[in-house]
Amino acid sequence: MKEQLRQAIQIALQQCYTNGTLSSGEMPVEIQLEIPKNPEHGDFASNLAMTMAKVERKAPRQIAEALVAALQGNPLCDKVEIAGPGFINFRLAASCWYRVLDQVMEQGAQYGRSRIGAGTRVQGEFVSANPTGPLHIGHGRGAVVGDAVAAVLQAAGFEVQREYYVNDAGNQVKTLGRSILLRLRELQGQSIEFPEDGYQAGYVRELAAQLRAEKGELAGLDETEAIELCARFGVEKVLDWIAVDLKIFGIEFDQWYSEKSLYDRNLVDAELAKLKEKGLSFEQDQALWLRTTEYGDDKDRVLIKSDGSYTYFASDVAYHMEKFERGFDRVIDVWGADHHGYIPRMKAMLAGLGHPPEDLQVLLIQMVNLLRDGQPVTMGKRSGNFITLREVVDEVGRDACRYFFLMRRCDSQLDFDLELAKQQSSDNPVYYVQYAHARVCSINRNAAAEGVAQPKLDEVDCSKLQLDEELQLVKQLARFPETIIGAAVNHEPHRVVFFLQELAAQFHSYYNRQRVLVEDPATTQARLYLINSVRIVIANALQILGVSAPDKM
RNA sequence: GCGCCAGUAGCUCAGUUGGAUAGAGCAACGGACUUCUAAUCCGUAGGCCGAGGGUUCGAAUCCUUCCUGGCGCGCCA
Repeated sequence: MKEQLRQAIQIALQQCYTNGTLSSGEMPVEIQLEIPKNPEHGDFASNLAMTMAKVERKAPRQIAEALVAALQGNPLCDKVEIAGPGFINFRLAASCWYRVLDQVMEQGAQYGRSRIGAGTRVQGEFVSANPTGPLHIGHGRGAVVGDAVAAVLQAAGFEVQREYYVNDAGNQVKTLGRSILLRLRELQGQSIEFPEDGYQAGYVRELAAQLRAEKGELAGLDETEAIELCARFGVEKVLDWIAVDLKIFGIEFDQWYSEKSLYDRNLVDAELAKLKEKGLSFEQDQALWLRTTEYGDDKDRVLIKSDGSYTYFASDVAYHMEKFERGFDRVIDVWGADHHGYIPRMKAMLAGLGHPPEDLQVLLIQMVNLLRDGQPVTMGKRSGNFITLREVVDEVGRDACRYFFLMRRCDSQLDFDLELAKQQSSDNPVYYVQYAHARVCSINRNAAAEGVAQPKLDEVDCSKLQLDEELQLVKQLARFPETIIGAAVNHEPHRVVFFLQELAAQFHSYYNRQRVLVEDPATTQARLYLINSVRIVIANALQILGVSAPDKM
């Protein structure tokens, strides 16, 4: 709808230039159209006349008058007015608005999708938690946001790949192996001293027991071999847990990318060689450094330590170089906000290689403070006492949990009180939206029971929808496609949540005031047409968020 | 000390990328179920947009200086 109006304005501009009422001949880069807060200002408002004032060297109102004159008689517009310092307010004809319903019905599950991202390949990397323990609640937030950003991008036509980067090569993995081996020895009756920096949590004992059952007592292996075996076993099992937990949470990846495989294929050395070739790295104090200060970082960063081992940064560099070599136009990383200090060095690396730094966009997810009855729950894999994502999902429910994470912008912190989330479960916002969907389905069932047929596209008389609240609902439905686009390009899935909240509120209000199944068949048909459009849009939006749309509650 | 994020109603947060009179949800108070599901609706009340300065036709939004909270600043991951 917005786009149609934009085109009409463009034509009007052209007209003004040819008939001489406007002189500069310059087409504005962008015609801004906004939905005014005050409904008296029409359906759309544009500041075009004001932004053109400088180039045209005319008063805004004068420009506005010329444009309005050119728009006279356009069937799209019911009323075009000049207001304030030079705003142009457009009121669109109701008949135009009601065509939105036809679009929703025709496009069905496709309504809201667009092609603006067509041809752009995007990679989204998220979660990427170390495979040394189960996912906790903070991972959950990153997982849902990453998944929803990917979904919203796909809805806007981008080609998106979801990837989980498995850190299966570093020290943490070795520590896991050592921890499992110690617990195994413990099971075998040996007395052990468990180190401070080992993984203390109960699942390590579980892993040790499983290992014993599957692999035996590891007799005849020396320490290094045993740790290696334990580590590999542990990583494999933990990754299985993670994959299952994520699946239960509604998240699946296109690819699990192993850090170890970078080394196995010699990719790290190969990519580091390229950096050296370009003169971006240098040796100092027996270590290899990347000259990130050249591109805005405040320190140079070590790639290979003086003892010859690689830093995580080394494989991260290789990994990201390799991402672009795979042909992605844009890479999105979802990180915990505590890693924000890594952004400058990653961007510096890209800049050094001649990539615009904007090709890598890092989405920082602020911390989740997990509370129980207002008391903070201590987190940390090593300390042992932590609540897993799985426990939270089992306790709160998948839909509520996902919705909760998506309700706020990801760069503000989030208090997640388990007791509160459970208590609120009956008036949790997610149910509010789902209930709207279920209500439409319920009306459909009643209609069917009374033998009322569902409306057909060409047979509906939308002029039966005379109420203002009906028009408002249609306008909200019309905003769905642009909401998706905004959420996609800004990586802000919470916009979809707020859109849904608003739509559901309008629907519930309408439902309480008006009856859908009424005496007059034509009105009934028109209203069924309207509410089923609402149902479709709610379902489409929830689908993008990974939340179910129940027919019955 | 330096950097990143946040600061909007009692609480939790939106605010269409600089637009017209700052909005929702909880919580509070008052109403609505012989009517398609009351997991709902209607109404009332609630504000120095952290503070000061600047940019312009116009600022919650941009620049700047402070204040407060969180997180970072390793040849850790």
